[in-house]
Amino acid sequence: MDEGMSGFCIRAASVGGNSSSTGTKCGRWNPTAEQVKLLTDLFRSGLRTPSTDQIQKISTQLSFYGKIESKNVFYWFQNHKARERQKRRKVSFDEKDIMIRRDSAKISYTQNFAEVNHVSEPERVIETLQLFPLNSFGEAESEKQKLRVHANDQYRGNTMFSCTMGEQMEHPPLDLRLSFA
Amino acid sequence: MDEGMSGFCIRAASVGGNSSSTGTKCGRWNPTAEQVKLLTDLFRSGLRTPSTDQIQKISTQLSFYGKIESKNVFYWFQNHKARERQKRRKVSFDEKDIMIRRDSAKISYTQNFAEVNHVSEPERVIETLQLFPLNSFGEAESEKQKLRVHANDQYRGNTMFSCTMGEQMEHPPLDLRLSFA
DNA sequence: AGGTTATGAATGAAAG
DNA sequence: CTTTCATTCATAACCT
Repeated sequence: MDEGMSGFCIRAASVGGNSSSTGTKCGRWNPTAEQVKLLTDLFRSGLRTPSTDQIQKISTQLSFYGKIESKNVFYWFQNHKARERQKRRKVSFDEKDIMIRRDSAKISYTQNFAEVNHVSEPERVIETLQLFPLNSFGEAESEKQKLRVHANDQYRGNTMFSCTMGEQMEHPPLDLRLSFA
Repeated sequence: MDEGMSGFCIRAASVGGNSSSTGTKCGRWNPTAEQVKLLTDLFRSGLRTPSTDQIQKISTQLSFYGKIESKNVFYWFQNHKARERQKRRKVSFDEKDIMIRRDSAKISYTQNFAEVNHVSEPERVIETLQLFPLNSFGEAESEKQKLRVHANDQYRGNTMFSCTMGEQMEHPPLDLRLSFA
């Protein structure tokens, strides 16, 4: 019934007067060239997952160039690292694919040429890339129910949470009654 | 899934057919709006670490709205809890940053101010749980153990990253020295 | 303008 | 519990 909105955003308003660099419209962080350069340099220096303290310091420094929050720094590294990895993975995938097609008899998936990463960065962090197992495919049903949720139920009290969905009562209310000794 | 940081988005999911936006074939759980609402309500009510029994009940209830497994519920609470905390942490950092920024005219963020770490006590939200009939929330116990000081913030390593901007040196170089005991 | 790309943000899943 | 990884969503910036 309320399918109308596919995705809307609420912004923390009062962002007027931003103009960090080129008169951005607020909404989401848009790094300046200087900020990107600094972040990239740090990344190239080997920084991958800065600690909270480091994020804080970086954020503080970058705030000199424009509005920025520590979460932006956090996300930036997260994304940059992930995307580099992703890129590399794709490349190696292609190469392996080709190789497999080449000699489709021996199947020696050695990626001795793994350093063929022309990923626009002579970085120095070794990212071990994995070979994908070719034997376990139809595994969709197995449902590896590990669920180590019962890590610490000890005194798990007799709490009762209940919750209803308000308007649309198309189902019984959710009652979570726990039995107690 | 609300409380965006600077701008958050709410994605509406289909009530009847799930398959929100991109993929019905996705390998990972994609909660519907109703499922999220229920989970959020429970969270808001103070539920943090549901027991196995609770997880089971919640999962069963939520399955009314779409495919779901127990582990999804488990993970949801784990993630939601962790991220609320993480977010709070980052925000407080930013606020601190702003305060410092205001106070100092020239600002030379040496890593000294990192010691200003009595960031109040942002944790622990619920105290309104008491309006529930029973007071021995399994969670209340867990919360108590959280009173311990965040002693494990970052002992990641004593690496030192530094970076300068090259041409325009209008700011102190960025030195990220981690405090070593 | 409308499609495409780059990337900020979010989050499910899992590892540690 | 904390931290990291992967995948996806959303949108500013960029084409054509």
